[in-house]
Amino acid sequence: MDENIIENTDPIYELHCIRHSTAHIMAHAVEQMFPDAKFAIGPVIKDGFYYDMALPRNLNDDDLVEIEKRMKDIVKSNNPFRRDEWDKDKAREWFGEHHQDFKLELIDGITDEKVTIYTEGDFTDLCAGPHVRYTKQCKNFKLLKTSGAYWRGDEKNPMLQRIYGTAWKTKEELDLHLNQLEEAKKRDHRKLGKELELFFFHPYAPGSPFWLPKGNTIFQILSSKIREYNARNGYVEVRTPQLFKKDLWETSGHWEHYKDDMFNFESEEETYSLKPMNCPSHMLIFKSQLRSYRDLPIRIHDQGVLHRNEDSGALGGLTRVRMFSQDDAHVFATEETLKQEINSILTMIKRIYSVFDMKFSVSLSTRPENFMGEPELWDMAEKMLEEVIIENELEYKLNKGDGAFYGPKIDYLVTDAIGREFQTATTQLDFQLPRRFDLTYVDKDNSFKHPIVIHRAMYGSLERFIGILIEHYAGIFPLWLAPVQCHVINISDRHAEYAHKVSNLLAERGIRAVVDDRNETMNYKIREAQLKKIPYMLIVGDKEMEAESIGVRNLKGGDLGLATVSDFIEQITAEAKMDF
RNA sequence: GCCCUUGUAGCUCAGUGGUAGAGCACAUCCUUGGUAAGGAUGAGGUCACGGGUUCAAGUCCCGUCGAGGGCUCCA
Repeated sequence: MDENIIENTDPIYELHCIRHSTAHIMAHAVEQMFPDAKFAIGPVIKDGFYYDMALPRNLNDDDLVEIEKRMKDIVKSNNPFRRDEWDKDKAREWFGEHHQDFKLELIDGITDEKVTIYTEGDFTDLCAGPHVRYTKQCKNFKLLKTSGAYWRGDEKNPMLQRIYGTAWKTKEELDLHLNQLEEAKKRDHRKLGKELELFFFHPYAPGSPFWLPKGNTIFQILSSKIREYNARNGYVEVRTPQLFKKDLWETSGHWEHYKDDMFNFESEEETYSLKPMNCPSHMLIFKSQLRSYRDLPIRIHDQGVLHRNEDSGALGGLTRVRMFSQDDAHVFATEETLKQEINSILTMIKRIYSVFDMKFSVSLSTRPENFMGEPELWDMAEKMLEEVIIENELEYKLNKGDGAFYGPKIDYLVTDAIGREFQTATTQLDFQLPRRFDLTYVDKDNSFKHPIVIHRAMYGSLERFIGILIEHYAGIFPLWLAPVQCHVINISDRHAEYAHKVSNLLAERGIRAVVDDRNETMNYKIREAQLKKIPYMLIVGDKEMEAESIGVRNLKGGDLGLATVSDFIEQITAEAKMDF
């Protein structure tokens, strides 16, 4: 029996086995509770595992407790995992008898003659393996949550129930992981957004953030920094309409692909839509003049407000909203300048993410099923993007079939505190829209040619980017981005006037300072400034008033001692300087 | 949109069918302070909304809306 078990002591492999085996143990426990359970798939994922299954009723949190209890009993009984190879016919017969419909489908999808079967105690499952030797090796686990999941990920299929769990080799690793999850919750941008008074949502406008003064300050700083950076790199900025007739979206192809995801309404017997993106506007801008090859590349930047009618269930904090702005731009290039432009965009993206000290990963998405245009063009575009990535020595993941309907794209993904990946920047090639809009420029030989369009964004959605930044910095923003840079704290009433004088001097030099002259103790005001993550606290009392100075306290560094106001202004101005 | 969870004061939360609570925040007064919470008093709630069950509903049931976790989607 035991000789069928594969031995391997590679730690990554071992952890994989532990997680996968724990998924089996979980299914085993579920089967004890629901003998009619039909099991689908139970793979290993980052930090753990899940198992999808059809059950006679929906699970609740109490069920998870019960399942966990039963799992512990199974672990304790220390059953061995036995590996068998069955002929497919035997497997079909067995799983058929046990009414495991999903397993039967899976067996049909397996090309080998034989299938592998793992048995632990009285629970038998179709499984490629491998597994641990005994259930006791799976004692460090925790079930985390239940959710719905479509069979084979297709929303037309019935919805199954999924249980997620985490599993580790040692109790220490498990506790560390659970602790990290707790820590990550503390830096959740929704929690910090409320605590730091950055933004909020109201039920009257689901998915659309209200930017409070402090959050708006961050928004405006990011917006102006990217605006300046774009300008230095040859971009011009425009403002474009919010509402368009349906005809525009039909021309662009968005109506066909996305009409259900747009906000549409009737007015004077015409259908209008709130713009879900800027590109069609920019096509019209290009078309508004006769263009020469000498004008290209033309780089148009636009931070307009966009609306997308996202599914209610998809909304979440700032990372998935219905109203947002992008640092959007479209570059109209010739074939000769195209590669240079993509390269320059990549350089800009690298610069920006280095400023935020954020790592990004790159994915290349290729032709989807519902693509428009000629396959040859797609091939050429995909090759060019790949070349640029390789020339920039970036690792990338190939996402076959994940491109936009008009062209292939490079997406840039950053990882948040909990390890969830979010798309931010993007570079998308487009040979289609210029044709659909019949955009042309006059080339050297006096012929009309279609430009090639690059859609690109660096932050992506400002909303999402700020959400990610909040978590990245745990609310402690770098000085240049901190919505309030200084709290001027007077010790008693007689120092209030001087506190305002200091604050005014700072404000004159563009430093974002606020006087906290409430009738509270200095300690109280310091505590509150610390909790609000204000970078500098400037204490003013008798001592400071006499010397025309301030007592400087740093959020992270504590009491820094006395400084003259002018010295401090000089120092903080230098410290708060940032340009991409 | 689908599955699950959830909605009590501005915030964080307690309240398991029988007269709505705490801490913080807020207001007034006292206090005038030296690097993370000074004190007293007070105001503040149609328990998200709409139905239903019950002698009686914040509490149980149904629906709507919002939020959270997933699934699907993400131009």
